[in-house]
Amino acid sequence: MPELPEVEITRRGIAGPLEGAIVELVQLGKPLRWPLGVDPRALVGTRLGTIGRRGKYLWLPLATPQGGSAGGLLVHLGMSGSLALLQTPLQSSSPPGPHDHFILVTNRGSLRLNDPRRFGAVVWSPSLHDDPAAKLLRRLGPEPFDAALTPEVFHAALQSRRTPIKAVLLGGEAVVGAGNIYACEALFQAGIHPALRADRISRPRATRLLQAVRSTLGRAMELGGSTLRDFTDVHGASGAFQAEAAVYGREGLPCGRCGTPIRRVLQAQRSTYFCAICQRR
DNA sequence: AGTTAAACCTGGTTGC
DNA sequence: TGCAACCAGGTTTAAC
Repeated sequence: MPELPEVEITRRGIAGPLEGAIVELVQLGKPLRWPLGVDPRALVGTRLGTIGRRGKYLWLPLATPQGGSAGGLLVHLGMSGSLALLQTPLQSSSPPGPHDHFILVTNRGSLRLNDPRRFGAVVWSPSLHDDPAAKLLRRLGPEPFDAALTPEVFHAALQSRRTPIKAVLLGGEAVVGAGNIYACEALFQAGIHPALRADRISRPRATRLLQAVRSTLGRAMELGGSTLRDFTDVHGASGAFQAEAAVYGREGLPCGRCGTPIRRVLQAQRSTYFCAICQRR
């Protein structure tokens, strides 16, 4: 999926068109990871508020016609999900595809979640601070661009973990947002070996890694994210970051910095790509 | 408690 | 060409 850059690009794509839109119909396809948790008919007539993001989750708040809270929808794109925004009238829009599993029809266009693997989810919650949303967001660490996430705070979070730094980045407790692609890329940029225990990372190297996470995620957003197979923005456009990746998906190809072939190893059942020369323990 | 495996799914690619 | 094996952006849950 979609890691943080792809989710943020999706948020930006739907925010303008859909904020203030009124829900006219909710259609469900095959089951996603978790049930919606509300009768879809109960959402008809509600109005979308300011669309937010927390980690790799989107939050679509809903208001009653009277302006009171109607809860909201917590959306996750899983491994293969993407949202499409169709601003054509419902009658003339293309019929839902076999992988369109959640469709939100509004007076300003339709939002479709296309997710072949169905690891994604759309869950109604009374608020972000109540279950089920609170439970799902509980373990998330700081946002990568939060000013409160200082190098000191980040280093302290690494100090309490003995697992490989790659796994810590994927875990999202020290900082959210980096998935398999961007964790590999950030570690390369910081010159850190992915198998290095997190608690063995010095303060200067932690500072460098935090900077690398931020610049990698930022650059990915500039390029429209990464499109390996499924991901596109809400208009169907592919991302371009994957062409700029230094290590991800480049097993056997020469490192752009030293020429040594990039290696692929498995860590916690996930492929890790790295340069054994440029990335040190 | 802290880490690691299994599970959830479909589909594209690779290799015999 | 057919078919099996393997691989894929994530995260929860169960099991050592």
